[in-house]
Amino acid sequence: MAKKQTPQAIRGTQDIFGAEAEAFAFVVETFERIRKLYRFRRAEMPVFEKTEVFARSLGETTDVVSKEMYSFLDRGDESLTLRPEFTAGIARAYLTNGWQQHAPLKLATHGPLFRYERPQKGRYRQFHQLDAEIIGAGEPQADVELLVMADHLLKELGIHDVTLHLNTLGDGESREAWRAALIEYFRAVEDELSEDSQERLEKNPLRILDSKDRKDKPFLADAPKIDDFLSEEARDFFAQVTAGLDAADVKWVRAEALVRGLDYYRHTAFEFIPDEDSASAAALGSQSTVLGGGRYDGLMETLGGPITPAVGWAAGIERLAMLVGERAEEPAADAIVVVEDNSSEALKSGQFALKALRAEGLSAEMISSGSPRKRYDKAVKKSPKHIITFDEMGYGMGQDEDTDPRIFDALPFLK
RNA sequence: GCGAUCGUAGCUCAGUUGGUUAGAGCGCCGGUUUGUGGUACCGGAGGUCGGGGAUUCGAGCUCCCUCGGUCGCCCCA
Repeated sequence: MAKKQTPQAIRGTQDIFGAEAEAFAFVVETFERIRKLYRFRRAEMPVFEKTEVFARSLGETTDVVSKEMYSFLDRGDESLTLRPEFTAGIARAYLTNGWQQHAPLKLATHGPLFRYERPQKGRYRQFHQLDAEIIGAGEPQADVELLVMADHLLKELGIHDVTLHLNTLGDGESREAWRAALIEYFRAVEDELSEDSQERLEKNPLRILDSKDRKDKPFLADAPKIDDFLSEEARDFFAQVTAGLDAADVKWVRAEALVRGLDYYRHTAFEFIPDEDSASAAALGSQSTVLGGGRYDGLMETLGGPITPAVGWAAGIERLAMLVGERAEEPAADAIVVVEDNSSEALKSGQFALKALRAEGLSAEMISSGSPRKRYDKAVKKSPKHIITFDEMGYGMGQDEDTDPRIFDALPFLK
């Protein structure tokens, strides 16, 4: 008989535990708290959707759609996909549930996303994001509010060495004109570009701008600038966003080369990136973006909805948790109840004590295994604030003068 | 998808140029000691050395394949 093999976890998934799990929870709890301060409403969406929801809204040629989605046929032969991001599903929910009636609608959610990528530091196949969106608001103040909230969240998490990198992609027309100019510019020197960039030229020319390849660098400086293609309105819109940020005292830097990977973005695009050589930069490895998003005024139309302006962002919970660092697990127990043996009287007293302590709001747990001799040692190792023992007669033995008075409230017979 | 690197007990790791029953510390279990205390000592359980194949008289150590981890590229949160 061959030995039974224990199945392995799926590649790129993680089992989080202990201090790491506490950091994860801290990020989510902080987000929940902040989101209420800004009056974003909570939403829950399905983890999977029809494949077209993502294919249409993200753009067929994007990496996410073309090679990173977990898509499968269900038993009814329908192509479904595990969500690779939140926005498309939220847009679909907005359209199919008549949420237009609530517009402008401020929504917040968080949960798992799935992308078939090669795992590495800060990058997983099942990962988690926080997400905030404002749907049905076309004014720059919506962008500002979202950004201020993002900045606030990071501060509350204790992350101070991350800065907002901001850009505008202009409205649809500006973006198209710029894109065309970029293609023309880079096509002229196509042979001298890196292999990656030659490919990007076809699929996503904007991406060439933030190429790190040496071969591309010489051409970057003189590439067409979005600012030269911005319409009057687009320019004004961006000015209002930056003015709002300044008024709210959110630090930002202009990042002309910053573009977003997904097709639906217009106007504001941004990423919060660790400052160079900072502790956060080191903690994140090569994954630099911790929170990113932008305006996606064109998205609703791609899903057959009415023209609906919207802005949003998402932040990687794992990445934020890395910046937060390990969080101590719950502090030591208020009390540990040791039953000296498993006689019925000792156990009975022990259970009674546990219930009374917890009712008093004191954290407590029992130790009832191991040799009688070692039980106390086990309790000591957990370094609780108090240890209460019960012997085979069911008599409890209490503590010294420093004992928390609540212990005596719960267990008056301890004296 | 491409590249680098790693994979020995629950954890952290040793394992000499391939050679008899694979080791340590910590943890766990038990015993002794101590006795208002996380002491010390003794003992025990636990590894088909990620998986498969090849070379060899003989492989944890060599080669190939595969699966994972880690770190880059790409992309992204």
